[in-house]
Amino acid sequence: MDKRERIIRAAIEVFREKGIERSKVSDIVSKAEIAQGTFYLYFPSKLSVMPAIAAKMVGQLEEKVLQAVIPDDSWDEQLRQFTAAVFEVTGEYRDVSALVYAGLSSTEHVKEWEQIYTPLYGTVSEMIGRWQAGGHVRQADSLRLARLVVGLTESAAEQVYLYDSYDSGQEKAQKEELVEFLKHALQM
Amino acid sequence: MDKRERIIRAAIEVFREKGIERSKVSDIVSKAEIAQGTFYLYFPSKLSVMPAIAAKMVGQLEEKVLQAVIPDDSWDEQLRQFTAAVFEVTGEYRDVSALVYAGLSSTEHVKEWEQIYTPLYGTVSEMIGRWQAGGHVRQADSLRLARLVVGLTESAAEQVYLYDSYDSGQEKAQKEELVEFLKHALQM
Amino acid sequence: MDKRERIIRAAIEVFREKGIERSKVSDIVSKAEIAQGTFYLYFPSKLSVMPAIAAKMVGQLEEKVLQAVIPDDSWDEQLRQFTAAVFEVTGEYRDVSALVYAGLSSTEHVKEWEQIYTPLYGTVSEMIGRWQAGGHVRQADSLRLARLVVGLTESAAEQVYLYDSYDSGQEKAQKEELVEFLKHALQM
Amino acid sequence: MDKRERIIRAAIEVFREKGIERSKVSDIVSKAEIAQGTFYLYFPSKLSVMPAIAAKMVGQLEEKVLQAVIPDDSWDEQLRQFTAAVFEVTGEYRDVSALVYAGLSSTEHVKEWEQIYTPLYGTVSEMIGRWQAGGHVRQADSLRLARLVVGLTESAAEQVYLYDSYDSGQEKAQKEELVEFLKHALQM
DNA sequence: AATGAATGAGGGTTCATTCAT
DNA sequence: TATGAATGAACCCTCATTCAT
Repeated sequence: MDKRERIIRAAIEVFREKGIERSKVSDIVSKAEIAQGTFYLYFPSKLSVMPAIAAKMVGQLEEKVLQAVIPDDSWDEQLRQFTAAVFEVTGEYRDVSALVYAGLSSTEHVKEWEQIYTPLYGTVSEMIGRWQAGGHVRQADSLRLARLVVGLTESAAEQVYLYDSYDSGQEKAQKEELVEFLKHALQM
Repeated sequence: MDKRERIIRAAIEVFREKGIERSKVSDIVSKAEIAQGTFYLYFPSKLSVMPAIAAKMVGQLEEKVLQAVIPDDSWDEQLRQFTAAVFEVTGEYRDVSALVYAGLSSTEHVKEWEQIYTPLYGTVSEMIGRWQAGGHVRQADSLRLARLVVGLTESAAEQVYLYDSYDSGQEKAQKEELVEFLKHALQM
Repeated sequence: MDKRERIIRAAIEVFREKGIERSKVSDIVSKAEIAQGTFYLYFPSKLSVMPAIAAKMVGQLEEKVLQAVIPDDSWDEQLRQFTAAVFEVTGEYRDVSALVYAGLSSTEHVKEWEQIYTPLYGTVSEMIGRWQAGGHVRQADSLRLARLVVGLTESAAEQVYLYDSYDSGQEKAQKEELVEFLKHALQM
Repeated sequence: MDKRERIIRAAIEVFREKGIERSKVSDIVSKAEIAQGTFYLYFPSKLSVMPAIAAKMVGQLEEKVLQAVIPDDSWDEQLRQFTAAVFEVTGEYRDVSALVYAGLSSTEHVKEWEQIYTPLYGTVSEMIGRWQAGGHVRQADSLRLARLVVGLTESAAEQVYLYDSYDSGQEKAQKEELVEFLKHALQM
């Protein structure tokens, strides 16, 4: 496999295991099975892997959403599919995302964050556009709605995965509540 | 003033100025005007200030919400007051919150996060309960709604403050959109 | 009990448990059940307890020797009594003595070492003098002999207690060998 | 030269100059002309140089003894050669040895001590074996005798070098006394 | 491109000592 | 005499980065 990719995957694993401050480049390279110096052929510094990780995360989220949401299904079914997809990917990356964000913010890469999210917002915005065209969703700037929907759903997912006290029953209920919340928030 | 409090305040300022990784304990203590060693009489390590900061942030958020929301006003006015309060505090702490969250997650303090947020959720939950009692908000578990409302609002606020490209017009529009979104999401 | 004495005893215990570098004044005071500052009412610095410990050790050794050696017994019996006494006290302090010596040497207190040992050498020297008078021990400077005898015996004792591989059979054999060695070394 | 060796030599010099507690790793590396971090590529901690120093010391002692003692000379001449060798090396390392020993004992390396001394005991034991074969030394376990002889001689040497009050006349007398002591102790 | 030994600045933490009570 | 909170200098060790091979 391509070494750059190996580094990113290893970095994700290591950040997940140890958090950012405790993660060493040496951990990453040994997990990636490359030499210490090789890291610097692909990334100029430790923190510069962050944007790459973030992009990977959001990219995967977008991909998942595109796969999961079936345009021919009913719009509230699509809502369900969408939230399920976000929950799944957020669950997978739950512990890394804050680290990555913090990593970005501590290195003046913050502005890249918006740029990284832009395609996802676009995708969701289009989805909402279709629902509006179908007469299910009220007229409003679909990009603004997309941002609110994504933020809300991610936040709900994080809450579920953050707190130990959740059980799968809770998770299901929380998801249902979210779908209901979204349906009301969006519908005409 | 109580030394512990001095440390927390200084830490917030320093983290805000430099980010976590670049903040030295020596910066914190000099801003707090105490000796290097004194820090360790109150906190066992640099990162262990994090939960204290988080608690302070959320505490302030709750306080602001309680001040801002006037129960006798109309419910959508209250919604507006609520979002404005969250935007204000989030704006104030925008750059620290992700750091703090990341700091918490990297130090096995994650579980404290829920505990820190619990009182705020309680407050918002009661607020929603009043709205339900007034017949404005649909019947649903008010604690669940509170979590969604808080998550959504914080996320919206972060988005506004995160992206450089916002101007005050944008900010106003985004807030309006959020209130509208919330109104639909909650009403009967 | 007198606080100075409490400090010395606590210091011995702590040095024994942790070695000098890892022993903190705070360990000593908490073991002595006095306050941090009280230590400095009795000793000007951490290392200045060293000479006191050394004096205590050697004093105990001398006392033990005086108790154990019965002048009316046969001279080789006395030799046996003497070595047994040294083995006993050395065993008790085995791990501290080197520490104490090193502690002394790192603080320009080395010269006190000789002074601390002087009374013991005197005692042993007198003992040897009696044996010489009794015609059992060859004529030679009894102080020189005393030094050699004490050094040899302590060294033998340390070897026995230092090495894990010793068993009580070995210990007995080693003692016997030592007595034999001494008998030959001293006798006419 | 090999870096590990450079570190050991530098450490000896520094410990000698300052004692263990006052010796900084930074002193050692600057004397060794390597970088601070390089130290830790060869030794896991400051104290872990101790066993290496001890081994070097004892190794040199053994080498010196082998050089000095000429098997064809008379056995009491050999005794004299042996003690002279021990005095010389002990004199050279006089101020380090206690430090090293204390350093060893404070770091759970004590067991290495026996192992470090083993080859020297072997060498001396063989030497004594030859004397026994030549009919000069009484029959007794030669390894036990070796330990006693080494311990006695080192102790005598330390006493000579420890006490400021010695002059070269004293030293000579002390050595003579020791040889006499040993001759009696060993002979048939 | 790949290596990994070497670098050295940097900072978290410790702990002997002080001093106001 | 006794206390123990406060001090701050000191230092070990880490680890991102470099560079000769």
